[in-house]
Amino acid sequence: MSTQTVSRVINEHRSVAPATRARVSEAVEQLGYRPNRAARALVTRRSNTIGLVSFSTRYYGPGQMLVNLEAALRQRGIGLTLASIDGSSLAEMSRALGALSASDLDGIVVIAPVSSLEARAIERLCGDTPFIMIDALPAERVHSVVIDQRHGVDLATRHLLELGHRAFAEISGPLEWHDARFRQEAMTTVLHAAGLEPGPSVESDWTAAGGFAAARALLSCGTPFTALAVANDQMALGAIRALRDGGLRIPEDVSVVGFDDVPEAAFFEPPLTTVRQDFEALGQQSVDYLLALIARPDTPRHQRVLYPSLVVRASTGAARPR
Amino acid sequence: MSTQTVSRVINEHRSVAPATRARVSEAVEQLGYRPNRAARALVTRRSNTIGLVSFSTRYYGPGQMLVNLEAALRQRGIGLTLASIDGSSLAEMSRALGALSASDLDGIVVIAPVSSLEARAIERLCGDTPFIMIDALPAERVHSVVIDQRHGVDLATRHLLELGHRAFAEISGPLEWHDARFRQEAMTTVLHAAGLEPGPSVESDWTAAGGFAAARALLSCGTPFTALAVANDQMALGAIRALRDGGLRIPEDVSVVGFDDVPEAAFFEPPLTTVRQDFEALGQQSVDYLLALIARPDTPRHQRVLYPSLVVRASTGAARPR
DNA sequence: ACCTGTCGTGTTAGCGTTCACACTGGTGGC
DNA sequence: GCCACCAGTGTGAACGCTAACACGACAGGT
Repeated sequence: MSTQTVSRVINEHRSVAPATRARVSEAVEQLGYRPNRAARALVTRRSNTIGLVSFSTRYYGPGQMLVNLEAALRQRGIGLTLASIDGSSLAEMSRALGALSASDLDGIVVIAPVSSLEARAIERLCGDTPFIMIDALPAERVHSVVIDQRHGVDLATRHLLELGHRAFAEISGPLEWHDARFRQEAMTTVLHAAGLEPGPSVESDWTAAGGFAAARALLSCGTPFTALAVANDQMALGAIRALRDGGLRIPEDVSVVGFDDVPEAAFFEPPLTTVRQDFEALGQQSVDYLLALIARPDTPRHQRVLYPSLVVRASTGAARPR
Repeated sequence: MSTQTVSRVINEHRSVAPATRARVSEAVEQLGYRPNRAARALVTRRSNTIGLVSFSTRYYGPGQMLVNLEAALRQRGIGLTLASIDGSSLAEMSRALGALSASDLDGIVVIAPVSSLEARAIERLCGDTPFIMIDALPAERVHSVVIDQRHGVDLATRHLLELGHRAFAEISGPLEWHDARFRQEAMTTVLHAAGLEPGPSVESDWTAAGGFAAARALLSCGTPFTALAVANDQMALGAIRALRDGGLRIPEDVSVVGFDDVPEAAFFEPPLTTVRQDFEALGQQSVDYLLALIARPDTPRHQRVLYPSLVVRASTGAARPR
């Protein structure tokens, strides 16, 4: 019984006599034998593992991307090694990709919500390891899977317009994130199309505390508004708190719409109207794409786009007639 | 210039002439040479990577553990490969550990908040790879790092007692999780010590929706209460919503205390009094412990215990005199 | 009876790295 | 002037596995 026979049994090669297969399996079982992955990777040049460079997993969106990507990979028996990065600097990205690309991965996924990370540079860092980006700029011509932020903002803004709102305000995420920038730009576009000016906008930091501060800033700047679009649900929570502290009722005085649909959004006070992103589908699509790319590295670059949907709850209502 | 010399330069071995070192470094730079990790792991039997078996990363606690563990590892230049599991079954755990233990990791961290996962079985599955458990049962005699749930509940319950509350109710997490069970048992203990009976208790599922349903169940069961302890912040959010829908004011009619201190808790309506767990410290301590264990595998088994603290906000107040 | 094909198994080599050792030339002590 | 020592470098082997080929046995077609 040579090692080769054992190898064949383990890899489910066809030409092995059933009797031999059984004997080997039993021995494997009994000895608790585990194939050495490093040795296998060394010779096959395949590790059955992909790498993920992730950013700000503390936030809801990136965190969900991580979790759902892992789930999708697990379904297919593929391992995941993680390298998260701290700031948005290219140096950090370079460090993370360095750590990953040294470890013979079959592919790499980069979660890149920040515009300072140029796709071109990342591509170079990945060498010839197949890689895709999640949440990249649509303009970047790389393999990527994204959720169409504009469409989400379209839905939300139209919803507010239909309710009769004409005076808008906005709390955006850090504009260094293109998610944040898109949400902002998209709203401006829709409002212009409706013949309206976008109202005051304050940049914040995705957190409830940030949203609270931003809403206070909006109140104190004096420009009145009846509709407030907030770039994520946590900030919306903080904003609602600040508006109410300022004596405003939601939605009677101000309608608020969030973004993400965190599981708690339905239980906010009032329940939050928000834009739902399907992170599970994002994870699935990303793995699909990456595996296809690994199988055929010459796949032409394209972008898979997913569309968010609007969830209407109680934080938005008809604009008061003036 | 043999491969051995290159190897020495890369591993910063001492006996290499400065001139040679420079030449090699330059060549490495210019050729974009990357050492093959599999080959290195094969011969050194060290991968500089640890494995994490994680559970329910969708929830706040486990998710934070993952993120903070990764951060602590990153500081030390250690890689992380992830294998999360779906249910709480030992079969799933076995699959995950199988996937990990095949990949020559230096150590394994198991996040194990569920009692059906016996430490003994897990230990067997890890073979001789050093491993620690996070959030294990204190009774289990394994290498582990935990947060003392009882202490947190102690703080919260005492706080409510000091405010004059005598009629308690509770919404627990799934009792299969020992976190949930501890929080429940600890409260009972404290209340008994104060000469009180624990009031009605409803088991829920960690989500805001679950907390909402549980609070409705509490209201409809008819037993009055003025203090409600909820086993995490999300459920507390749902519960508050249900209590208010039932015409109760927080904290005038019912004081509510949560657990976790999610970043949003300060912006709930009303801001939530809750028990803060320091997940960052947990991550650091876990890595510390695991590295110590890898360095000296004969370290006697023990448990590192971290203590939570109470954050008092506006959801708790003095009990109304009857 | 021969060739041809297929199945089941063993043999050999090599993946890219490091370890243990061998070698060289110089430096210092006596 | 000899030996011991050390820094700096090279040489072979080995880590555990799989790809490629080789081999024997036995089947079916001619």
